[in-house]
Amino acid sequence: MQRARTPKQIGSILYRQRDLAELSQHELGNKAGLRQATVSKIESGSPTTRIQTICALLAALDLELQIVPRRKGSADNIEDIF
Amino acid sequence: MQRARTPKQIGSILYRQRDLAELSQHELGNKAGLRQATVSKIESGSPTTRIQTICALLAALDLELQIVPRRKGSADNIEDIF
DNA sequence: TTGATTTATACGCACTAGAGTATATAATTA
DNA sequence: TAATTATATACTCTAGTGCGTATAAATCAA
Repeated sequence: MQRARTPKQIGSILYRQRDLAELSQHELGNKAGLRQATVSKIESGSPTTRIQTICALLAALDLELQIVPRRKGSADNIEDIF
Repeated sequence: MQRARTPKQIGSILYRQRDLAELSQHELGNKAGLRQATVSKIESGSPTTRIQTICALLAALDLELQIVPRRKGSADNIEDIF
């Protein structure tokens, strides 16, 4: 339930949450103080995105992080299983 | 319980977890493929750290992220309350 | 069809991560 | 005390951010 281990997974969750909030990338960018282009890149999973930028997006979506023990049985990517 | 909204909070949690795992910054760095100097900077809350680097540390500590709704009543920093 | 909205992508710019390498200081232990 | 270990900090270098600005393609509405 909204767990993430990789930048790609974080991007997917942010995309889903933005969609639920019915915001465009531009609108979300405004709330977070970021360009639309930046939001786009983050949602696609750019691994070099800065943590502060992720935090800004989370705040704009009224979300926060929780750091929890890894759950066994869920691989990072389906490819990693084989 | 291990919630974070800022790079500083993330750094504190990572420090605490490393301590629990009884690893030195150097040992953790080895597991995560990072320099000891890098671990030090992240634990101190550098806001420009890359998300992939945070993910590498979390993996080395057997942790993962969860993205959850913001809990009301908890400010980002104690300073923000006053 | 024309116009508006949304998203992906691009360029130049200033800035900084993290590697590699190294050191100084502090804390721990023999 | 001397030796070891742990952490913070520094330098050069390459790579990539996010801004400002802009555009192309796709979708949708009038």
